[in-house]
Order: sequence, then structure tokens, then C-alpha cells
Amino acid sequence: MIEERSKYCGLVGEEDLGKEVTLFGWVHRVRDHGGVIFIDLRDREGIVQLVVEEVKNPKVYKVAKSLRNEFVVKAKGRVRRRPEGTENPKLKTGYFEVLLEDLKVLSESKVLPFPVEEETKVSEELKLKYRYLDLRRESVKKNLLFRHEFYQKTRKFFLERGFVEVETPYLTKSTPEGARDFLVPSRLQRGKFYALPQSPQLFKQILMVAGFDRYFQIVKCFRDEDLRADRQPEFTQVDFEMSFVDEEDVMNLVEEYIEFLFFELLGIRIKRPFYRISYGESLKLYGTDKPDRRIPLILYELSEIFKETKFKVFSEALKGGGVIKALKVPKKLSRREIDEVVSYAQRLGAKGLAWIKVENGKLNSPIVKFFSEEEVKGLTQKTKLKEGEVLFFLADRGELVNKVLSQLREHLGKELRGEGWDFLWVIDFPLFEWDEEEGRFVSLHHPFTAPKEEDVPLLEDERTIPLVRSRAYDLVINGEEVGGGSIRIKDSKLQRKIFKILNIPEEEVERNFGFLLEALDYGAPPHGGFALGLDRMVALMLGLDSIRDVIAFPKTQKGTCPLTSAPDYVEERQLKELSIKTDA
RNA sequence: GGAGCGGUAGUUCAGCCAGGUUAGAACGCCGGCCUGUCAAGCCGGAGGUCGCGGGUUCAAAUCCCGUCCGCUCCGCCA
Repeated sequence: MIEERSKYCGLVGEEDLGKEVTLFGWVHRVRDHGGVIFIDLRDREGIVQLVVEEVKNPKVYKVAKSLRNEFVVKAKGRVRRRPEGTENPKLKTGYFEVLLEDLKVLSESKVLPFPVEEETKVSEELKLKYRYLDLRRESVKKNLLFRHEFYQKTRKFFLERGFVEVETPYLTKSTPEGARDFLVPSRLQRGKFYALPQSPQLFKQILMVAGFDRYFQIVKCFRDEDLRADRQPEFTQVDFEMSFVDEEDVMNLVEEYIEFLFFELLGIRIKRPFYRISYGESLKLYGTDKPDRRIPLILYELSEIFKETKFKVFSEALKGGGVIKALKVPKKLSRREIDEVVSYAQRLGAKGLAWIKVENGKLNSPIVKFFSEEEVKGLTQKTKLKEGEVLFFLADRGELVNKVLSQLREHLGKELRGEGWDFLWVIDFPLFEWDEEEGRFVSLHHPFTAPKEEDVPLLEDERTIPLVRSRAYDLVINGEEVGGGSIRIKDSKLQRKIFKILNIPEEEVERNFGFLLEALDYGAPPHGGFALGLDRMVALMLGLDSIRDVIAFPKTQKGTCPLTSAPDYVEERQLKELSIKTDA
């Protein structure tokens, strides 16, 4: 051992007064006054000021003079109160300082590519290339320490409730449904591949069959899809599953867990139970299944009002099975601002965006002249359109209308948004949705989600299948989907029927899911569970826009790691061992 | 696959729209002065592949085309 550390720099305090301490840390900053030198020494817990005077200790003074930023040093000295008037209330340790008796450089540092301080913004690429320097910065370090607390509270919560932590494999089987898999070639089984799990879904269900009753895991999941601010190819879930429960039990436990996290980590008391909205209602009011209800704007369905309209754009949209919806913005917008909104909508895929502005008691709009008196009356009544407000209309396929208007709602509603937290359960999802491209039904959640008991008969008829509702529930906080779960199918016959509706050939079902179907035949308890996106949840609680800020070593938008240069080419001999040829 | 924004000193940025002497600022770095600072201060100095490639032009950081990288979004994400 080099010598015992007395304590962390950032924790030096009252109790150390008059004592000699040994500290280790990084030189955060040196202030050389000629004759007296101040050194800010930093470690994981914070900063403390060291001081040395030339006349009192010329040897140590000389060492101090040679220090540069980010040198690693051992500092020995006596803790004393700072002279009156020189305290720094910005530091936790700002009322104390360490009068140096000995100072040793343990490691030098080159001049840094960017300063270890909060004030300077640094490009994402540099930050990731020198992640170890970025992680020295207060904010990023703080995020990771918060994440650490999050893990500990999560374990505490689940362990206290009798959950068993079980690890599931990372090298597992590719399942064609869902996201693209990351594949891992097998050496021992030539030509075959493992896949990294998109989630431990099947394993946790099988653990229920195995009788573990309550399982949880903080687990990495992998999905080979394009990245976003809230999406990384590897991410972490708090995953759990319970036997002998229904959706109320699971949702209740999730609420308890969220309540626990908010109180323990942020000191915030949240309101329960969380508000619930059906998928259909959410789409109707907000155009999305993950609305931020703190934005006080809703969409208006106007198709009925315009069903006889002579305005071509509207009538053609309706004729083609489309809808007309509108978003009202209770805010004065200039013509220029309106044009910007229109082009924003066009970038999202809208062909155009109609609008009406109420100014000086008149409807100012390029299209209102095409409306009948009744239509004008209908729409102003329905939307309660008032002076100074603007109404944006979109007529198109329902899906596109909802997409564009919900984005507009977020975009325009930002400054109208209320403070605080909006916890929301979205329930009553359809079990399936029709995939135009693939020409078949696909699961809205995953194929193991149970249908509502009373909707099971609807599975028998192609025409009623879209009406079948699932026993799934999504947790949305402030407009972000942070988790979801469901009661699962426990009957292999029903599970086979679902696969059939999904149009997955029988031999493919056997090959990919046969082990699950068989497991269900050996005494599967009723079960259900939930998975929480840990990265998103942590970022949300810290008020951050990107989950990169709560991941120690995240990837760029192109999926690379600037620190290690992953992914990278490998040796020819490695490929040969795996019988792999590439054309790249 | 698509749309948008960005790339100029170690860092953060200005300059670009409207081409024209030696490409600037702040911070950082190096040297000097300075005994109570804490984003210390003062004086001096060094530091540039204007992302890369091509084109237009007497002349390109600036205009055009292509390309790479970072970010945001759409598609994609059971």
C-alpha cells in the first residue's frame, strides 16, 4: 500500500480540524500567487483546497510550482479553518483548507484535449473519445453516481418483496419477431449463430414455469436498430415477472416501485394511482400512444363537420378513408411563424397544412373561403376558437394525421407545458395491428401478450381480430415511454393460435418457439410482468435529454465507440475459425 | 434509406450570406511578475491540413459537386 488515505478530498470537514490528513487526488486547478500557491485537489467526492507558502515550506512549494492540471498527487497536511473572509461557500469544503506538509507527484498528465470543468461545452465525439476525462467532470460523474444509487434502491425494493435475482443468458437464440438481432457466430457449431437477447422475455416466463414465482433482474438488452437520443443498441432494463397475478397486481407494484424511487432518490412524493388512458382515447386526443399531458393542447376530430365539404383537399382525403383533425394553438402567431409550422409539418410528411387565425374578430385564412357557413360554425364551435388563436388542420390518412399533429403538439406546446411529473398508464391496446408492408398482422407488444379474456372469441374471425384487446400496459412519464408489460399467455393452444394469426409457418414456430410451447404444457402458472427502461428512467429523473449522459461508455449515432474504435475489422484467422467470409 | 443543423488554433466560437493584403476572439498552453486566491490578476509569447477530395475563378474558410464525421428527427425500434 502506498500509504493509507485519511478520507476523500470532497469530504474534508469540521471533524478533521487540526488533524493531519493524507489525501489522493487529481490537480483540478493551481493558483500561483508568488509566495503562496493554492491547489484545488479533486477526487470522486469533490474538491478541497491545499495551500503552501514559500517561506514556510520551500521544498513543498517547489513541488507545488511544478504541478499541472490533472497530475495525480499524494498530499499530506494539516486541516485548518480558512482565515476569515477567504471562505468559499461554493465548495462543500470551502470553510477549510489543508496546509501542505508533504506533496508527491504520483503521475503526470499531458495537456488535456478539453478542460475538466462544467463551463466548457465539448463536442460529443471528443467527449466519447476521451470518456475517462469527461467522466471526471462533475455533471457526468454525478449522473453515474445517481445511476449507482438507482441500482441499489431497485435491488432493495425487489428483495424486500421476495423477488429472486436470476441471470439469463446473453448468448441465446435469434427470434425473428421484433427488432433486428445482433448475431454472434458459433465456433463449435459451424455456420450457426447465437443472438444477443432483445429482452429476457422467454427466460423469465420459463422461470415462472419453473416455479420461481417472483423474478427480477437488472439486465442488458440488445437491439440492432438505428440510434436516437433515447435509444442505444445496448441498454438496460429492470425486468421482473410474477406468478398468480393479474394486471392490477403488476401495475400496482410498478407504481409502488416508481413511488419508492422518486422518494428515495429525489425526495419527491408522487400522486397515486397513476392516471389511465386507453390506447384509442390517447390516439384520439393526442395523436400518440405516449402523450405528455402537461401540454395543454388536444386534437379535434373534424371529419364529421366536413363530410359534405366542397373543399377538394378535405373531401378527397375523406373519400380515401382519411380523417380531418385539427390542433388549436392558443397563442398569437405571425404569418412567418405559421409558415415555419407549415414547413415543419411538411418535413414530417404532410402534403400541406391548412390554418385559420382569428384576428380582430375575423377568420384570417387562405382556405376559409372554401368552407360553407355551417362548416365554419361547426368548427369554431367544436374547437371553441377564440381571438388570437390559430387552428392547424390536416386531412390525410389517419396514421399520418396523428403523427404530424402529435409532433406539432409537442413542438408548439413546449412553452405552454406545465411543470412537474405526468405519470400515465396506457392500457387497452389492440393485440394486433395490420402491417401493410408485410401484408399480415403483427403484435403491437410481443406475441406472448395475453388477449383480454372476453375478446378471445374475436380471434376466430379475421374481421374481428383487429378488435381484440391485449392485457398489456405501458408506463409513460412526461411523454416518454419508460416501460411496459403484460399478462402473458399461459396456454400453448392459445399461443399457437396467436402465431397462426401472425402468419408464422408451423415449422418456424416449432423451430423458434417450440421450447416455450412445450414448457407451457408442463404446468405454467398464470403470470405477467414488466420491464422498465433504466437508462430512460435515470435520464428522466435527472432532467436529461439524452440517455448517453447516463451511460458510462455510450455509442455514437452511427453505433461506434470513439474510445475503443469499436466496431472494427478482425484478423483473417479469426474469421476463418468461424467460417465467415465478408465482402466489406 | 430520407430531412435538417454543425465541422475554422488544444477547446468553445466569430468570419462564410455579399470571394480579395498576414484567418480573429476568449479560454487553455509556454515564460515572467505577484503572499489569500478559488473560472485569481497583470505583462509577454507560441499555436491553424479552415473535416477530406474535386470543380468554378486571376483569387476560395467563403460559391458549386461529392464524401466522411458528430448531433436532432422521419423510416426502423415485437
